[in-house]
Amino acid sequence: MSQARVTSLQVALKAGVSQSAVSRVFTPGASASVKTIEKVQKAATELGYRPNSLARAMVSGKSRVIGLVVAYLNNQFYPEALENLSKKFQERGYHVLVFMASNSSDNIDTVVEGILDYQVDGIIAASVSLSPELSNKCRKAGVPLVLFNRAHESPKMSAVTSDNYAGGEKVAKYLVSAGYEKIAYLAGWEGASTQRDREAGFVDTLNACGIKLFSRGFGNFEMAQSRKATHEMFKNTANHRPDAVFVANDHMALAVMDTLRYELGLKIPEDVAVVGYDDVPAAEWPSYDLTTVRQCSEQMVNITIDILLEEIETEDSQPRIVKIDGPLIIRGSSKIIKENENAGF
Amino acid sequence: MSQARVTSLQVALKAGVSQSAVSRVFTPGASASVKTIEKVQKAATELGYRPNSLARAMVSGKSRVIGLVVAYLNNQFYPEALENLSKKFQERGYHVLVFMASNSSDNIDTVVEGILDYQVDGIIAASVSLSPELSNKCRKAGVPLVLFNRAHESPKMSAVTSDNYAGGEKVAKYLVSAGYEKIAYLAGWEGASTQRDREAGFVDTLNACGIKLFSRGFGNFEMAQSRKATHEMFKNTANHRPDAVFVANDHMALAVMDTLRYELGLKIPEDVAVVGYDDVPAAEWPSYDLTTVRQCSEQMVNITIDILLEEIETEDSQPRIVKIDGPLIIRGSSKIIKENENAGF
DNA sequence: ATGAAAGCGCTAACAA
DNA sequence: TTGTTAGCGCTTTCAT
Repeated sequence: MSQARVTSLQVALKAGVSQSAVSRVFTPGASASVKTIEKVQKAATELGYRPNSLARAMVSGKSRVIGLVVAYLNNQFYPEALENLSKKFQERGYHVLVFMASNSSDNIDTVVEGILDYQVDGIIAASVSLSPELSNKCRKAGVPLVLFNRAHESPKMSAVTSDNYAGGEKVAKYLVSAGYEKIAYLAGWEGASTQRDREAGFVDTLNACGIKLFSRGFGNFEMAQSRKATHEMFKNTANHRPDAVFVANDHMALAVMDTLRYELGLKIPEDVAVVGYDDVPAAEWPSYDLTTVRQCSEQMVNITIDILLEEIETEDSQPRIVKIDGPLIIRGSSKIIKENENAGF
Repeated sequence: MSQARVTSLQVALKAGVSQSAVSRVFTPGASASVKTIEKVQKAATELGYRPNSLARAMVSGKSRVIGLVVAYLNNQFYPEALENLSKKFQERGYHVLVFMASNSSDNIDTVVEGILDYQVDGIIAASVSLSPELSNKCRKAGVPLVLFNRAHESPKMSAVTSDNYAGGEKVAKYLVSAGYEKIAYLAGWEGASTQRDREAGFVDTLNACGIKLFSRGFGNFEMAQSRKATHEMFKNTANHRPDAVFVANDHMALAVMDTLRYELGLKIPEDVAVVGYDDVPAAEWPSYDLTTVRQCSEQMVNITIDILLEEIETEDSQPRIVKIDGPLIIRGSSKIIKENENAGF
């Protein structure tokens, strides 16, 4: 039943006008007389005509499609962001073409080249790191690119993140001032700027407080590895294990909490405090009640969209690097052990 | 720096062949001599040429884009499915254009019409119910449509679900045979076939066992509403409240468990057993350890893709309704109270 | 095997 | 305001 598609020409014939008249009626901001508009719309609805976006994109050079590269969909932070991105682009008349990426950079390069072939108007790279050649290619192709939740050395590319360094600082200050002394860090994938910045802000601040990191584990942003790392980190007796651990993101922190409680028999926060990063929905669930640094997902999304659309619509806009400050949300997975006047410095 | 795009004509000029020769080299299954292929590929890489997917789609009538309508991304079942869908379509040379939908059907109709404009080769509607007019429109446009995780009365449309009725049956049999007697049900959004079928299978089977549903709440597939409903359902003293509750999906069940434990002070499974549906990742997390019916997401995705691609590629394929059986995964949120020989019937 | 030529459905000058 | 015309970049007959 592959019915042939109704074209503007057929509408024109039926309405008794020219094909371009039909086009004008369906082109916002074009001029046509009321009479023409009426005739065309009548014919169009009768025939069930809708303009072909592809043809329109070909000739206008604007596809109104945004390519979105994304990974880590099992981390609740990303579905939420994806949902917001997609909804808000829809409101603005764009649609989102999704490309799943792993973190092997070959893969990503291939994937992004695939995107370019679709003549997307812009690209959002969420939680993936792009090779310099790749971002060059996008620039040469005239396709704006915004990094979401990843920073980049080069200031030639726009990027939106939370202020990860400041976030790490906040956690360190909080834990120190709350009286914790044997403070550990569980790292995420080391290729991620978010991981590096959070750790740097955290460790620098501990040091400034005269505290040395007690121990460091590696969870690679994955739950299974985080469980393993937690076992390793907490294998010693009470005096020789951390009394607090900052985990590079909530997704890992949830696994850490479960491991501590149900595999190691430790109490949170009595035996050990856990702090995460992101404030994903589950952080608030009573089972976890996780102290964490909030990444204001919606705000990050809004700014990302604004930047991208600006770069698409204005001729030579400068790349913008935006870091959004997020508050430390103190919940039940940590508590004040003793007031510590010496927290600031 | 909006560099002009490299076209096949430019490659042709540089390679000293005709434009159609270039096209053939980049068209799988077209014929060209080794010499031509070499010349063209050399020129193409030097120029950085890649075929324009849009132009190709226009003339060939195949865009290699699949439209995916999705809602409920906060329910872990869907990000997982989306990730699999997207990855597997990529492997097959397709890409996924995402459309977020709410459940207001106006919205969905608008959204799907928007998809059609992009000349997608097929549509997957995940967790949304389509109006008959809409599915008609797709058929008339010759765009195959497969429902994912939703069934439909009309057998004119392909649909892939788990066997929700059988799933409800399994839960009922299990709870009865485990010795529960005051058995409640917490419903999801009533417009969803999954909700209706799970409830029907559950209640029919309880009745067949001579047990009347103890009470029924309404959670609308949302956590906040599920919390409220849980309060209402468990407001009475021990003898007058359920000793087991089947929740229409895991997403709600997680909220139910947290509410029971942390707001109502009840123990699971000692005071009340909780059973969910889906087997989302969190169901397995030690904090929940939720007994649930597994929906084999990956299998559902594979079949969905197979069906859709078959409908795309073969002329007149018949719609297929597939129900995938999923096992009951028994975990710690339920236990055997007393052996009950009378479970079967 | 290859080139010439005809469109795919539309927008955007350009005339009128 | 409207119709005519020329493409957008490609695939696909059709000759050669």
